Amino acid sequence: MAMGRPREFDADAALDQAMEVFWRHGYEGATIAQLTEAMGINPPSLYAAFGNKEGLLKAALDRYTAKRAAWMDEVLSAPTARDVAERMLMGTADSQTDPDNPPGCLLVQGGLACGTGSENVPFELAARRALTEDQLRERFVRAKEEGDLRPAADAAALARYLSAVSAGMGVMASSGANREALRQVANVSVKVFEEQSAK
Amino acid sequence: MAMGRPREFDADAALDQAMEVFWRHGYEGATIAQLTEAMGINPPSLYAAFGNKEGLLKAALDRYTAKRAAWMDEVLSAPTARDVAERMLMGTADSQTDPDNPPGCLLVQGGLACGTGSENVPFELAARRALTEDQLRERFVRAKEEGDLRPAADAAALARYLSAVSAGMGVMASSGANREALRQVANVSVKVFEEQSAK
DNA sequence: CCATAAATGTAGTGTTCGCTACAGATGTGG
DNA sequence: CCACATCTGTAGCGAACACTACATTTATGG
Repeated sequence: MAMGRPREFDADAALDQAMEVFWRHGYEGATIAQLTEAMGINPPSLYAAFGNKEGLLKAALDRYTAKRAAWMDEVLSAPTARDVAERMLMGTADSQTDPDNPPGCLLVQGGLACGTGSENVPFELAARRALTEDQLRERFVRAKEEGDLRPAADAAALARYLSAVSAGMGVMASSGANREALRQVANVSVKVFEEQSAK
Repeated sequence: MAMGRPREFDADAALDQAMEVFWRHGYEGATIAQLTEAMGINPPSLYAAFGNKEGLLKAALDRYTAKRAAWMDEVLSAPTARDVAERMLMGTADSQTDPDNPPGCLLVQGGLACGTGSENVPFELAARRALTEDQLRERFVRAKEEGDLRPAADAAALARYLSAVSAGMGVMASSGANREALRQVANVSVKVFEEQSAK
């Protein structure tokens, strides 16, 4: 059977542009007009490819997390829990103040509270934040097994703590905190892991 | 001269209702229709009293911080820096999961990234978060003078750290984290201050 | 008791929102 | 080369948005 006219735009390149608009303005603050202009396409192409505005957000979130996956592997491969925390928070400080991206974290400022009809946008972001927290928890469980973290350490609590600190850094970065300020927070936060290490 | 017809609604009670709508839906997610219904007034009364939507937000933020002032005094009056941190974070965990309020913190989920035309809403929230951080920093400077924190401690960094953790807890709470989870984070976070205390 | 001043309720305003109908263009399968 | 399936651009849909004109009501000052 016939296959139809092929798409003229690069979906991944368009998603990168959409991601940046959502990142800078949040889900509700981003308009279809801004998104289509940034993506270089017209509304019908957007809706044909992604369904609707929320579908576009999900696709952009997928791409956001996919791009971070390699970095996250790097983080988790650090030899000790303390080094995992340091890589995680220092990397977060740097990426959230990277001039090539909007400041902060898309998974935080994308939309913590939304209006009627967009209720699952916050859930969508939260679910993806939770994935990182899960990875950290599993890594800290392993650190206990390896005798790196002391037996009394609470892997889940430490993962939650790291997740909270990086989210908090995202809040600060979104309102203009510079890299030095975020690194200060990262340095202070890491100290917790020195106390939790087996001596 | 004549004084005009007096206002029929209680501005503070109306602000409490508006605050909750902004808290739950964010600045952009909250509609004038929702706000006026919650406040029990009609649009002209809202605009006569507060100017516009952003003016209403500012008034609601003023009331939000005013309500927290007494609690903040309580926090700052703790005898040591460690106790300040503990009261601050435990209180934050409790208030952000208080069933009488929407979950999380208005100063975080009110609007980290907004659309064109509302650019100063994030600044407005950030400025008020910074006030708390300033209070904490001054308190930690005092703690150093009192010999409670060791001389090498960085008061500004510790204040920023606490500010980041509480913002991060707000992010978690906004997506449904329960009180126990937040208290776990608070407990872990406080450990930093034990290391920073003069022995 | 009258003139003035301000708040109220009704009923809208113009604009922008997310989204789509439709016609034409561009490819594939037979 | 034709039938078909899908994408593209133009143009615009109904709905919801923040906000307001206006007549009315309710107070105060003289």
